[in-house]
Amino acid sequence: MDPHLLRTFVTVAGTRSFSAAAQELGYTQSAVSQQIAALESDLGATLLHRRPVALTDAGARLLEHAGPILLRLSAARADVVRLSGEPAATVVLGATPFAGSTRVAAVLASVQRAMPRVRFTLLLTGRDAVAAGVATGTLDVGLVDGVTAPSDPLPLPDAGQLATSVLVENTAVVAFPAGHPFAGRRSLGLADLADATWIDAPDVATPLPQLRALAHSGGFRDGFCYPGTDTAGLLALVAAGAGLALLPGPVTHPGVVGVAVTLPRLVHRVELVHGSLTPPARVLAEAFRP
Amino acid sequence: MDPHLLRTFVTVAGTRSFSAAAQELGYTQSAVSQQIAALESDLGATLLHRRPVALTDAGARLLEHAGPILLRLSAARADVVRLSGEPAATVVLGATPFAGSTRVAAVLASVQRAMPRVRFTLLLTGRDAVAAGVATGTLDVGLVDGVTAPSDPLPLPDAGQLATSVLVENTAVVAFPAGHPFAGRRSLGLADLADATWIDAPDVATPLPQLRALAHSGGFRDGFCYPGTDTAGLLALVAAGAGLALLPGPVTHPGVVGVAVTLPRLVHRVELVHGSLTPPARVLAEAFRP
DNA sequence: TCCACGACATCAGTATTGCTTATCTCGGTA
DNA sequence: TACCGAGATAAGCAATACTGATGTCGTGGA
Repeated sequence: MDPHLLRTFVTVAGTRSFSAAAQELGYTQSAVSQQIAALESDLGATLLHRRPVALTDAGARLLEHAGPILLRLSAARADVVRLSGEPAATVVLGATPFAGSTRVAAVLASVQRAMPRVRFTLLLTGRDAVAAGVATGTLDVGLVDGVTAPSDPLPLPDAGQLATSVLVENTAVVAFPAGHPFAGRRSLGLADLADATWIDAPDVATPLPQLRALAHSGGFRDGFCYPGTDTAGLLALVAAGAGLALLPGPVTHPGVVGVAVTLPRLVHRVELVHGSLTPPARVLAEAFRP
Repeated sequence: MDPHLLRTFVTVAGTRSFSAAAQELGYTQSAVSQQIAALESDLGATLLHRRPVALTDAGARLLEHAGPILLRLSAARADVVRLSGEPAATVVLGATPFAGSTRVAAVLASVQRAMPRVRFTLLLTGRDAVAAGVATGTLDVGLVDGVTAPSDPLPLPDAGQLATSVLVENTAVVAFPAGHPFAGRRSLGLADLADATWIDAPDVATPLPQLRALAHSGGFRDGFCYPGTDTAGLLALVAAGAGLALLPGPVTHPGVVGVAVTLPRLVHRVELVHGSLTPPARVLAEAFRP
């Protein structure tokens, strides 16, 4: 199971086309066809239905493994390369939107002042992209925020070998439009809201599948998908009544009211995540710790 | 980073010899030398010192990644092959020694009676071997036991995609030789025993590194290494005063007394672990659930 | 119903890769 | 200093994995 074959398999599955995958990867269509055939004969199973291209059960199963494997492979490469490269004069900090708040800016500014020769960059993206970036070395340090049970770590994509430490914990709140029947409450249980409409904003708010897991129940249907990473945009949607969202408190946005979740006990947390640190990246990471 | 190269790298690191690794893998020494050279030039780093062969820092880092990657790779293969293979007429159950207790035998016997055409096998080994076996398809179903905090799952090697479910929880006890000053107590805290001598029996009792993590402290020096998987043998060592061990209660062995651990709160737990199940394996798995 | 077109499969040819055998080089040791 | 063991290097050859051309199948339009 050559990683090359795995990569073209993932691409074909993603584009649902051999030709498109070939173009994307810089191969001929013929090569892609042969690679998939090789994979299938190696595993002794049909991975894709043809015309139209669709995953078989076996293919779907393989796809679940392929992503993490490829991620880890490049994490390994990045990890080794980082060790042997010359000390970088640049540090890239990746953060999820709510994690990249005022304190981040203050810390970055002070560290920048302490090390004027180093070039710092702040990149705001989704949770998974931060974790993957840290694993593959695109990012030196990551800040990820999310909602979980007090004793659990934040769920991150499996890239292995990532050190995490808790930076901030505060209350998790559900964001309601002002005037919503629940908006006046002081606290609430998640299960009461299983029938409500939620905004599916996996990169800013709590992803819906995780929400269901936290509440130990189904429901939580999504009325609106928000793939962006802008917090104000999400809150505007909430204010407009497009749906609810589980967020870090306190919420300060006109027309939006945050109500703390008390059942189950939940916290919003910001975690610092990194692999092996270059010296300037280490300074930055230390600066974040209390 | 071809998995083949990774595999020979792991073998070379393990044997600390190019020639021995070549023999073990069925290559010539020349091939191994070229493979390592290819890996090093690909990553742009020296992975091994030569004469004598030893890991560089970069090599050590790569080695940490290589194991999990190779494991996941074969887990992926096994997972796909299992889906497309014909229904097997054989089920292999792997279990750690304390997990494979009386109830296991009873369940196996009754399932065997229900499906006389199917050939069942019970294999007792270490924790990691059970998890790896289930991931790679050598085992259909695994039973793993161990000690953790009540809210945490048992720590298993990262093979991804393994479903686990809790079967039994009971108290965790420290096994003392009769006459030990602590042997008369009704309960105790782990930290009190950080200075005691422990038996390092990673496949039967709680591994020492995990013990340190549970107690949030150092210490726990090992007086004796017990790599076997026989429970009676371990208890005999405890009775002889070779050291202590953290085990599932209750302990019934002449000369050994078990005292429950109450600080931190710990439980001994047996977990069922499996990948995708063949029909007869599913029946077996269901039979274990309460 | 038939044809044309789009999309994947197959085939032949070739460049590359990755092995083996043979030989060389280096470091430790008597 | 000479030898021996162990890894590096070189040349040759077989297997692999591309490209380009052609074949086959399903679909949509006339």
